[in-house]
Amino acid sequence: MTKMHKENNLTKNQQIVLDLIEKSREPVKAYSILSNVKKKGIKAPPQVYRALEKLIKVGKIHKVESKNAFVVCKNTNCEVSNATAFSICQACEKVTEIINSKLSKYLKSFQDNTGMKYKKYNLEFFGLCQKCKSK
Amino acid sequence: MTKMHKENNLTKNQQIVLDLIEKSREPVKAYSILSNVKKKGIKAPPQVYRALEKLIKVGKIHKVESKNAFVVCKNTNCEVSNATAFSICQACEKVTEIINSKLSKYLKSFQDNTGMKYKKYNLEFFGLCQKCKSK
DNA sequence: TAACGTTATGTAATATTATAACATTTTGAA
DNA sequence: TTCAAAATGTTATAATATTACATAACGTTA
Repeated sequence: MTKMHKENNLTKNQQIVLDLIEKSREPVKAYSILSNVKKKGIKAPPQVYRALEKLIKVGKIHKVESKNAFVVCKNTNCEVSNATAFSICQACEKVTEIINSKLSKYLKSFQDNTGMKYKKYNLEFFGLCQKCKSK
Repeated sequence: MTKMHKENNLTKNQQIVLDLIEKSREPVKAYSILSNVKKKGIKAPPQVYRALEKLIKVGKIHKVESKNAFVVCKNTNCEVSNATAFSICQACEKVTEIINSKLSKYLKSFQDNTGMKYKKYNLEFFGLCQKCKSK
């Protein structure tokens, strides 16, 4: 009965988890996802974590590492999430994905002195958002 | 009997935890620290986490977010750790702090279109190190 | 130095995040 | 239509981190 669904290649559980993250205006934590999809039949952590893993792999969502939370990818047509940057307010905790081609070009082509070639990066900026700054 | 110790301003527990992280050639996890400092009298997680928190605050160590692990700061005279960059090998998991003034200048002065002013960033690059690349 | 607020400590309990292990089902392609 | 790969369901447990509260040490400064 497991069927591929709406957005190509996603299975039932993956779609349920993605729908929930998409609805949220803030990063969502795994156990918050779990408790919110219980009614949809997802009952245990591994089901959530597996869906998250797949969604990350196909670039539909990102993990905000400093918060152990998940957000949808805001890059149009993001297929592989190998270059992520976030802006995080230290006061209200608002998280926004930074879409900036100069920044991504700079980082994608970054070479350190070890000659290591990077396939992926994750950048998190912290500061005060406009709202919180003016308080 | 709590005494300030060796490196200025560090207390006994903080110094014990720092010593352990410094001895390690790889990022160390909190519970690994805990089990290795039991003989020194540190018995419970909060003692470790408090020391870590303080050491991060004063810039002696950094947390590698994607690994939930801690490393000493390699920046000479790092006093405040508000700008960190790491190179992480996806195969052998080796983590190296990137010290690159061009990169840090670029990121410190980065402005996105929201006008948000950043106080801090953390960047993690992933790829294959020289050793693993040539395997 | 006595008194006081701040910082650090010790300790037990618990909360939160994530994975292991294994049986079963679904899927898509040969 | 069978077969391997992927996804699922389920139980249990591992790993990471914090709360809460009592006590002790520290460093002012009155």
